Amino acid sequence: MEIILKSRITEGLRILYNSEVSDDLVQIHETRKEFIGDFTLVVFPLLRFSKNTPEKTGETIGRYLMDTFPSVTGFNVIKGFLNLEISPSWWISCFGGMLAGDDLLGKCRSDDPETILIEYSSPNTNKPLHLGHIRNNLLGFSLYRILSACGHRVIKTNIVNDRGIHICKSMLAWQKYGKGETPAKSGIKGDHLVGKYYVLFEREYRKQADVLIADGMDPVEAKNNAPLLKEAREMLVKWEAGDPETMELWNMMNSWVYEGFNETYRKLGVDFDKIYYESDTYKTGRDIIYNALQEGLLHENGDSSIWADLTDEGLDQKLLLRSDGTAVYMTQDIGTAVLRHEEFGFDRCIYVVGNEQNYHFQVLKAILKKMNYTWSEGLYHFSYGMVELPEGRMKSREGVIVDADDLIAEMIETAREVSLELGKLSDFPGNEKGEIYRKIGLAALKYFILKVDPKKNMTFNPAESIDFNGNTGPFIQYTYARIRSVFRKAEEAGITFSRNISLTVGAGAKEIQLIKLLRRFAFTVTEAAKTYSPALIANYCYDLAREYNQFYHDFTILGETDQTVRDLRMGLSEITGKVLSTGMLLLGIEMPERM
RNA sequence: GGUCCUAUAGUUCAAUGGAUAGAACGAAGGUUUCCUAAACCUUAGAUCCAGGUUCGAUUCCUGGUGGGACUACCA
Repeated sequence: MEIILKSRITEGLRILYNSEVSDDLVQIHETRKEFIGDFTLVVFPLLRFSKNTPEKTGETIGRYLMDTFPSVTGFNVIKGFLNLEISPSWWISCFGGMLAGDDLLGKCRSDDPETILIEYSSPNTNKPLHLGHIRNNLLGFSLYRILSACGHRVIKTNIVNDRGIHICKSMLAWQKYGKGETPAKSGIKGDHLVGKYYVLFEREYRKQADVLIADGMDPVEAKNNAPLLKEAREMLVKWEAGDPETMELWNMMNSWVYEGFNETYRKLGVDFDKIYYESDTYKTGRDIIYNALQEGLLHENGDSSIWADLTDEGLDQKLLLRSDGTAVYMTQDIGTAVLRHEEFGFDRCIYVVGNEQNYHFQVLKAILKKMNYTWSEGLYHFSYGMVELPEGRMKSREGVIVDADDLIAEMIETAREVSLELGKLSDFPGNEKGEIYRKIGLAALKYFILKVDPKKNMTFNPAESIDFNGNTGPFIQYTYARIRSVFRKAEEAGITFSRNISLTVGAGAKEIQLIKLLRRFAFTVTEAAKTYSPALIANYCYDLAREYNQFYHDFTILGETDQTVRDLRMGLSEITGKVLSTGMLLLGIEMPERM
């Protein structure tokens, strides 16, 4: 409609003022609620063509549209805004399309589908996942759903950071203090068990350093000379050399961790098409760097370390291989990127990684460009904000952390408590109830995180549990459950409805309002894909649920005696339910039939 | 020092450069013989500061101030 109006207006301006007006000056948007009308034309930009006051210009254009365009049934001009009223029958017929089974996301399909690789999660194998990872996983997975909905081929990947000194720390601590403890024996989830030894290492290591400092050693030196750290370094050397015993330990403990991670991923409802391991890709990175060095794209320092000079890009020198030939983080990321491009030939590669690594990705892109990989243009760092506690950042080394598994369990438990308190689902068998609590608890968590603009830091206060009322996931689920309930009741009563809504049905303002909002869904999804923002969809779903709840409260649906009106209201309920569940699915949130 | 991000009710979040800045939580009050009250309705409450561009700025630009991150031969 906006497009038609726009072309009509452009045409009108040609006739009325003999002026060719460029497209972007004809600004049309939906009329704000507090004014009468459906669409609004901003007339200010057109004054230079009309050479008249905003009021007169609006009047003239409004009159022209009334006379030439039957769908426009009225207009008013307020302070330079021309509000156009569109005939209800246009809205009804627009809604009729949705009811007839038009693909809700049809308008989102890209004309130019791309292959998009998306990396998210990226855990270290020395400790369990925490709230920061939850935000990462949810954003990554939701972007996957959104971009897929827009017709792209999207590949979900994970890169596991399974090598480095931090892994050796937990291995060493387990070797020293573990007494053969395993997940099976202790009943502790694998990733938590390994995490326990990581924390233990840090504690013992700090004790040793403190002793050295007490003996009069310089603090920096003491931290470097603590026996435990030396042992960990030796272990890393053994690992790099492929020492069988070390490798065996490494494999065993990693397998525990992966089992633990998989459980968390499953609970969270995310998955991957392809998992890369840093222990594989760093070697590729090293080879690539040696090649690039030979081609003269990189340079060697006096101590035989290898560097990229990025001063042309306004960046610094960046180390790529240490003087002893071992790899750094960047080395591995270069390898991974090249491997991925060889394997998938992506158009875009989206890295879902926190904003603390903005510089890293700027450098990564610059280095790949310097190495003449033209596809590096398609790399995009989806930089999201940190999740902070009221006291500040989470610190895993100090145990100031919100554990992912604990939080998920807590949310489900809270869902159960709230439900019991409200006396819901009392006639349900236990296992079905459990499934609903799970959906609700996860929805609360996921929505809480996804409704926030990704690039902003957000605060999580463990003391105040996540809400279940107001602008929340359960609120939207509740709206959906209500709709389902209406249809169950309709079935019981033998009420069916016709999807051929009469164009002359007596639709009220609230019904039209809902139609307008429903119509905006596809636009919102497109916008969310363009701006990489699941938050837009979350907030849209909330608006729609609120609008529907008002409607539901003020009007009867099944009790309506005028059948054409009842058809319309049932139709609105059906589409609202579909849009809500489709929208929430794009966020990775499931909807319960009852709650 | 340099680079990047950010600043909106008491709190947590919204607002393609458009009209009277929206919600939620919290506070105060109200709605249930009727399709699920996890709902609905009232009331009180906010754009960090100073300039600039514009018919119009929460939004764009410049400069301050506050918060965060990065600037490792850690990952």
